[in-house]
Amino acid sequence: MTLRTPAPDRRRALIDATLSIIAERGFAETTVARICDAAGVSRGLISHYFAGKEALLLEAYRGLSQELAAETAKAMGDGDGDPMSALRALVEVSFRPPVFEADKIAAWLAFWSAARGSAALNALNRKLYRGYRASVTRLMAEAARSRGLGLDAHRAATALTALIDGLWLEHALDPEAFGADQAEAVCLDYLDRLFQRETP
Amino acid sequence: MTLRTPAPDRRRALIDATLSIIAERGFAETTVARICDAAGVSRGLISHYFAGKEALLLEAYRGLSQELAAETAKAMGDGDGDPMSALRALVEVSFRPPVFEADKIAAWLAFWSAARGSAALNALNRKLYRGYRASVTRLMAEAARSRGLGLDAHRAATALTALIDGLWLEHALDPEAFGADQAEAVCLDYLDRLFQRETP
DNA sequence: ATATTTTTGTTGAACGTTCATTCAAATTCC
DNA sequence: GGAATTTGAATGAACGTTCAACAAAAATAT
Repeated sequence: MTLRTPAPDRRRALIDATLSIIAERGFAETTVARICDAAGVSRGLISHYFAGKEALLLEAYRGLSQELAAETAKAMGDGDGDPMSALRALVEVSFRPPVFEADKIAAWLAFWSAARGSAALNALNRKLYRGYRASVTRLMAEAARSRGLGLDAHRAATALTALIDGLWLEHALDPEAFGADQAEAVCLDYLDRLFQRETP
Repeated sequence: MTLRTPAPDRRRALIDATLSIIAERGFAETTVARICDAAGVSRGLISHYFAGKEALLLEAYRGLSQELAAETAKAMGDGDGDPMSALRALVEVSFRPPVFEADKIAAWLAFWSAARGSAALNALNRKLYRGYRASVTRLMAEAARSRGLGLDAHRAATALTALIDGLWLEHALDPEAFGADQAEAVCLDYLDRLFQRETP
């Protein structure tokens, strides 16, 4: 019956602080000192919980992508089982909180760029995207079949994922260019065009 | 009639070397020492031609975007004046050399990420993208009008530019996921869907 | 033409700063 | 008491910038 103040989870605090700093100041200014200050922890502690700074960054990326995966799975499971509804849910999750928040999109952008320099980040990123694209491809194929449409599902999945990432990217670089609602409308419009009757 | 060996253009050499290093090693590993070595020049010279490292990076980004603008303008001018042809030409330029080369796409990705941390890069980036999107919007509106189609030109332009950037991004992170030809096909397919008869 | 000064271009070592990592010591918890 | 956790100062490497000195070229003078 141990009733004590729970031990502070320094590991989680360091990961959260890392994501905050990356979002606020970018990768270049994400230093060990700043992370530890934000986590309320001494500088040396980072080496006690992680092999080094790069290992912490990798864990942070893993955490960010796991949250996206969880939110996506939840939204797609809430639907009525129709693959077209699942695709719409995917788009809506992508442009609404808690996934679509300025800090998180900024972190994604930072990780994308860093993934080109770190073999570990790159490998993780490829694995995540291939899984993501494969499940979107499956939904596209099912949605087309249930409507009796011919459709290049792989091409359509490539388009939708690129469209989402491109809108994230451009919104991160200039939030005043268009809003989250417009980005969502762009994607839903694309889905509508995909699943219209093709030859009337 | 001065016939002399032309003075080596150190300025241009430094800019070119900067783009090379950024493409090869990413922003984080783009150091003054590496740039100067690649340019075959001493470390001190950078301060003689530029206010500092950041000014050189800004010039490099300007150079990269000017090349893209020039290639785009050329390809779109080669057409028959039909706005739909111009849009197709824009897509083709975007996914073929000399614009679509591994090094250059990698540099774009690095600059996108860096633009969030540098006010000067960010301002330049916004200016470029707004001009780019505005001209695509104009083409979309003209193409729709000449076909008697109703079309949200602004939305369609947002979609096409995001689609191109998203495909660039995902190709940079995993070149094996899809090829340049498939990326081009994705965009052309989108244009076809936009300009099909809407209500038969 | 040749010599001398002035300007321009270039070097590389030195400097001060910032960074990630390390580790012996201090603290907290069971 | 002993094991796990946390500290913070020390360390050395890497970075961008600076600047006195050197070299080459151009301009001017002889």
